Amino acid sequence: MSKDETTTPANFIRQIIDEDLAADRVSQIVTRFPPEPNGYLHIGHAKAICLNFGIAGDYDGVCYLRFDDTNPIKEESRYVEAIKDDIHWLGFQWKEIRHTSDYFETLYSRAVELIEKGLAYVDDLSMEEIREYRGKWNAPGQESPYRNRPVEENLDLFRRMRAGEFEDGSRVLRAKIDMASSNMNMRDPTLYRVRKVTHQNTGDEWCIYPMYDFAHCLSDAEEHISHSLCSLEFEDNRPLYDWVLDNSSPPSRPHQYEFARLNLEYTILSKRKLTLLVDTGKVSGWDDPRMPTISGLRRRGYTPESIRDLCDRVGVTKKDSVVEMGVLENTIREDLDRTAPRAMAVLNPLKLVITNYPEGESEELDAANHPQKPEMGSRKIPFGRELYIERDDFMEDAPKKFFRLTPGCEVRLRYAYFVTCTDVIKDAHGHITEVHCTYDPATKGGGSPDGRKVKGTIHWVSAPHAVETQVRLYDRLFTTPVPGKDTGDFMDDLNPDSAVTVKAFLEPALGAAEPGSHFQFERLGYFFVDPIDSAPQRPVFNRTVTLRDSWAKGRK
RNA sequence: UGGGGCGUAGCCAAGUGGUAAGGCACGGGGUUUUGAUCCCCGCAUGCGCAGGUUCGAAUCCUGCCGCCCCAGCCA
Repeated sequence: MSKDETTTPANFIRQIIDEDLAADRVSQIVTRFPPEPNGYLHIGHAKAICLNFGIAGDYDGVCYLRFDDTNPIKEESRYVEAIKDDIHWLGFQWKEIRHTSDYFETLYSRAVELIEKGLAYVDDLSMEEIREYRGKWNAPGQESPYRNRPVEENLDLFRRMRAGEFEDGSRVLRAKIDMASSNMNMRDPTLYRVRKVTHQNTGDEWCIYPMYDFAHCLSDAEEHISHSLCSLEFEDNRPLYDWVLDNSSPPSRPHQYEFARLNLEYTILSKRKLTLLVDTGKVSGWDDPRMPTISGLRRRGYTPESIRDLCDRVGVTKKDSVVEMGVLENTIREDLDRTAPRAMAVLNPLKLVITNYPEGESEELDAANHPQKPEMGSRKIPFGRELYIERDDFMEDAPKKFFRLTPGCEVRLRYAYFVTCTDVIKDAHGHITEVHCTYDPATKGGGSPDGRKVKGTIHWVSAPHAVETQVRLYDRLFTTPVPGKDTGDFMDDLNPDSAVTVKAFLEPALGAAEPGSHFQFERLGYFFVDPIDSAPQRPVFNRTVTLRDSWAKGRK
C-alpha cells in the first residue's frame, strides 16, 4: 500500500461517530459487514466494506464479518469462501467471523420474551391472507383473528413450530405492533417462519428461521455493534429495528444509520440481475472480467488500491447517485501508471519492411521499463528488417493532424530508429498487406543527433521474434448508462462487443510474463496476465483499461 | 394515495448564519522517444423553485416542484 494513499474524507457517519464519542455515548467503535451468502460480492459491496472496515480501523475499533444466514433456501456455503477471499483481497481483515445462525438460540429466547410480554403472537393466516390484511398505504390494515391469543397458547404454538409440528407456510410468529401504522413495516411484521430445509450451518437443528428485521438488530446487539450501517432502503425498517431492541432485553443497544449504495454507469449492481447474467450464460461466470464483481474486477486487472480509491472518491452520503465509469477507470489508470512496467505489443498487425536494413540480421535495443522510473530498469528488444506495427498507425491518405506513419513521412519507432515510408503494398482487392520503409542508422535508440523533428512515435514488434498470444479486449458490458432504463429490460442493453479476443504479437520478454502481473502496452492500455487461462510461456492477456486517447476522442 | 428519504456545476462531493473546498469530466497552455504520464490556468454573482426572517441565508421559516424507497413467510 502506498504511503500517500488518499486519506479517507469525512462523511456524515464519521461525524455521528465523532459526536457519539465526544458525548461518551459509546466507548468503542464496533462495526460489521453482514453479507448474505447468496451471491458474489460486487463493487457496491466494496463501498460498504471500505466504510465498515475503514471506520473500525481508523477509530481503533473492530469490525466483524457476519454472514447473514437466516434464509436457508437462498444461501449456499460455496459463496462463503468467495466472500472471504474478496474481502481479504481488498485488503481488510475481520476481527472474527460470525453468523446470524450463531445466535439462533438466543434469538429464539428473545422471541419467547416478546410473546410473554404480549408483544408477539402465532398467526395461522396464510401468506395471501396476511398480505390482504396488511392493507394499503393509505388504508389501515385489519387485525388477524389470531392476534389476541392468550400468551400460553402462543408459547405452546411457538414451541411446537420449533418442534416441527407445523408445515411450511402454515403458521408464523408476528410482532404485535400496529396494523394502522403509516409504516408498513410496523403492521405486525413477521418474525419467524417455518422452513423445513437443511441449513448450511445448523443442519436440521432448526425448522423455523428468523426474519431479517428480527435477527439483524439482535445480532448487532449480541456483537455490541456501536454503529450499524446499511443502505437507504432500510430507513423504513429502522423503527422496527428500534422496536425489537426496546422491547426485548439485548446485551447492548446499537443504532442503525443508512447511506446511499453505489451505482455505476454502464453496469448493474444488483445481485439478482448479476445472478441472471451468470445463469443465462451471458458472462462466463461471477469472475468474468466484465462483471462488476470483486472477483471479476480482480480478473480484469483492477487492484485493491484502485477499488479502495474509488470508494474514497465517491464518498458516503444519503443521496442516490450514479457514478460515471470514468471515475473507476481513472483509479486503475492512476495506480497502474505508477506501478506497471511498459512493454510493446501489436494487437492488429501490419507488416513493415525496412528495405535498407540488411536481410537476415537483427540487433538488440534498450528499452526502459518505465519512462519516469529508471529504478525499474530496462530490457533488450530485438529489432530487424521485418516488423509489425499497428494497422491504425498507418494511413495512406492521412489528415494533417495524423502524427503517425504515412507515405513519404518520417516517424520514430519507439526505442529504435526513424523510418520513412517509401511504398505501400496491396493485394488484388486493394487491401494493404505491408508497408516499406527506409531507416536512418544514425537515429539508433530513437534519438535525433541532428535535431531533426519527427511527427510521431509508434510502437512495433520484431516479426520473427514476436510471441503470439491471445489478448482479450474488454469493453463495458452494457451500451447504456442505466441498463434497462429505456428498454425496460437490462438484458436488452447488453453490449455485444464487450469481449473481443484477438491474436496479438508481443515483444519476446512478454512470453515469460507471470500470471497475475500487470503491464502497460505502450500507447494501448493496461493489460493483466489472466491467472486462470494462462499457461507457462503462453500468457493470455486481459485488457484492463485503455490509455486515455485524446486523438480518438477528438475524432468522434 | 399514506409514510420515509434526497435535491450544491455534466458526474461525485465539502459546506452546519459571515459571503460556494476538492476530485472526475470539459476547455486552454507547457514538458515529453507513449496523442500516455506530469505541470500550469480556466470552469456555480450560484446551491430544485417561490416567498419570508436577518446587517448578512446553500445553511433558519413557510409553501410548492422533482427524484428514490416501502404493501415478501427476501435481505
